[in-house]
Amino acid sequence: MAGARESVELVAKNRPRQERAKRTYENILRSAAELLVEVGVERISTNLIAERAGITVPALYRYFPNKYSVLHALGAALMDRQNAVFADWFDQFSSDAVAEELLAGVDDLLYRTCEVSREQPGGLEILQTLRAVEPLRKLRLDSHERVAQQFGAQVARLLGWDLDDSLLRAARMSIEVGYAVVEMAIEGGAGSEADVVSEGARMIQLYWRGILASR
Amino acid sequence: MAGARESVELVAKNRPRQERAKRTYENILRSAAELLVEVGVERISTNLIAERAGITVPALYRYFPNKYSVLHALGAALMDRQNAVFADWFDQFSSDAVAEELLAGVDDLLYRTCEVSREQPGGLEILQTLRAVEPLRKLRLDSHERVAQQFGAQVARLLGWDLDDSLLRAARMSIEVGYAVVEMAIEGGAGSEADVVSEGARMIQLYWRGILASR
DNA sequence: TGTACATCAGTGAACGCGCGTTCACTGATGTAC
DNA sequence: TGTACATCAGTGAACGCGCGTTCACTGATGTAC
Repeated sequence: MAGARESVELVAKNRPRQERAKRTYENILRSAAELLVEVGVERISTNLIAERAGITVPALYRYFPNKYSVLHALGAALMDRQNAVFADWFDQFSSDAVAEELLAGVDDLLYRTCEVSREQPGGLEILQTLRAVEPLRKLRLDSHERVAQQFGAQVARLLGWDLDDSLLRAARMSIEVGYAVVEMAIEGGAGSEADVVSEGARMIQLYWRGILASR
Repeated sequence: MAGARESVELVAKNRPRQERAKRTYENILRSAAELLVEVGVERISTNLIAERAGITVPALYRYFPNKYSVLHALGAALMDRQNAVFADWFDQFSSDAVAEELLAGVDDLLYRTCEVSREQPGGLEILQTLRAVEPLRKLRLDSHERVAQQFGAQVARLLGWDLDDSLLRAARMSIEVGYAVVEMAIEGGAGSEADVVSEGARMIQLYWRGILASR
């Protein structure tokens, strides 16, 4: 029952204005990401983050009202970067592209998304924190929802389809499975990154071929 | 870097022997599951669990060396229940079943797995905790690995295929995506449970039809 | 170009609280006789 | 069937520590003149 928690303030407080402050702000985020890897969500604390960032705790509180807000900022930045990869990828197709061209590019899309998530220190840990920590769930779900709707609309326009419920469901499922495959690939438990990405891409391709065949 | 953490003892200590003790033990697990929902991984503590279970903290320490061990027991029980659903599902097919029969049952499999995970209080939170908390990751990955290998072997036997790398990869991907779809369905952010399950099942079916076509 | 000063950034010290963990202990259970 | 007693189960009290958060403050920055 999510409602049993009191709601948590997630937005940052003061924005950093001076140069020094911007460095401090970035320092806080970088330290938090490192600590997410080293000690985990269950042990990360404002005290640890401030110490790692080389500032005192009240300095952290100047920018963030609590530790969830730090994690939220970290998650939002990663979601933005992932979504930018998706937008760039889609934009490469010309307006007369056919479905098979897009399908051939799925592998590339998943790979690039892996890359951008791996480049962010603690990328995997951030993604899993967004799943596991209640006040942050909304961030990931809303982000995926937005990308899925945009994706559905783009497919409809490109291929001249109706933007109906079944297309929206397919778009949402593809986005969600795509990002799940990316996490799986980075986590590494199910085989090498390249293997997981190519097998995941194949699954998504076959899914859309099935949809194409039934139209 | 996971290696930066000291390793954590996860196995239970004393097994409960008397009747009263068994009740206490189950009480601890139930309380932990409830608290995982109410306060989350980042705030759950042995103090809270003991209080909720109506015992003092040292009584908890009689059975579990630390809070990770409680979460581990919770996770192991859920993995076992999920895997039992899978085994039961597969066993229903006679030894002369054809691929299409299995594919037609995927929807049912995912739905039953959802059910068993939803029945467990805090089921979703347990699954996401297994992803996000480093010392527990191995439990989930090993469990999925075992199911995938068993699944690959069963498919090979049933359909008379070679149990080669490509079959093993396909089996692993199916298991991993299957469980990811189940989490997605229970989480509810991507549509109704029935929608997500049926769309996820369709994806897995189309994936295997693709594999069948290429053999 | 120099500097006064308003605003921004960060500090030091303190608070009460809940955390994990351990100890020597009392009380409950169940079984051997 | 009754009970002595070994073993199992749970308690009460205590510990030092790190947690989140706030306060009144000093110091740094940058710009208006």
